[in-house]
Amino acid sequence: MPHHADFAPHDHAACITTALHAADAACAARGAQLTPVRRRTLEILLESHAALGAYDVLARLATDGFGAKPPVAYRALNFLVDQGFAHRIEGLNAFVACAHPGAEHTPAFMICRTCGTVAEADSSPGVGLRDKAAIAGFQIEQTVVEAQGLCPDCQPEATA
Amino acid sequence: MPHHADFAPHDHAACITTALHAADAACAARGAQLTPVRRRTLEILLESHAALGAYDVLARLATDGFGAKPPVAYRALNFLVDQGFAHRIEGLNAFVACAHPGAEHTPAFMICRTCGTVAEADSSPGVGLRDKAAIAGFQIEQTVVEAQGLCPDCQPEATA
DNA sequence: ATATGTGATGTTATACTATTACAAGGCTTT
DNA sequence: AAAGCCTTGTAATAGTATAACATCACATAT
Repeated sequence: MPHHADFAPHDHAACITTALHAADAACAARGAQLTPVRRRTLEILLESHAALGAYDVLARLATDGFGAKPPVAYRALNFLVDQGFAHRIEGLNAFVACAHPGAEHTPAFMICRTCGTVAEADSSPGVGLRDKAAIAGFQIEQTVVEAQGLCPDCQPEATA
Repeated sequence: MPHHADFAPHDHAACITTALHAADAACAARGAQLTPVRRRTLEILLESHAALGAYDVLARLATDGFGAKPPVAYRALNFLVDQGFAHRIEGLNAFVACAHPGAEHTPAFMICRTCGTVAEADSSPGVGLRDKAAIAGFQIEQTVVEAQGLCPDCQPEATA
């Protein structure tokens, strides 16, 4: 059984189709176009709970008959990020499918340094930071929160 | 008057010499070597409150007579990060001098998207994330917290 | 039905970021 | 003097990302 965004086993096929339908619906509602490249790119991300680099995605797209040059992947990925169907993981220069599509959220990520699995948590913005920003007069527009560490599966192996 | 890590004016020359002395002391205490390239690299970072890319740093080092190939800059920068004298800003692929050298801390950054100035705040780890990690059994080793937005100086200009 | 505008796709070329591998020098320890 | 360690330097290459331009499909207006 594959593993879930919260490091728990789950029905992965169902989780993929659910996410794709959510994306279809959201695009229809917004007048955005979930074209074949874009839809396939989202599928590719959904098939893995690890973050994928743009060039990994590109290789798979090329196999499927889509364009094989970097902008093809970057454009599709940026579209998905803009629409909230995927997130960019800064610490890895990579992308993951969003685990809570549709919902307005400020995600936080837990990234396993061994297996590369990425889990998404809704993050209430750090208390310290919000206060400091207010004091400094800094206007926050977006925050990136990424934790690196060991997922439950990899902790035993790491101690060995 | 230049601006401070907290977006307030300050005596920048003093702030540089203080940081350099702190680094000297810390290295002496640990048996680490703050060699000329490394020291100059720290100075370069300290001269700017904006994050600098490795190649920006490299260009200045080359001007000063040091090596001009990428590893020269990356090695010095990684040394400074390892020693806690600088931080890497993931969202910019860039580096800033640490504003609280010596102190053990988990930094959070406020990054102005207009002027590039980076301010460092001590971040108590996000409440949401710490809880989620505990529930998921994820063992956090390191966290990255970076807020993008507008600093006080740039807010008026942005509305114009 | 034709012309025009818009958005998506694809390619070329290039820019930017980062690392591996190897050579050489300084310093300390034996 | 020899061996070991750390630091610097260079060469070569790998990995990530974007700008600029051509084309096509589709919708709308004339």
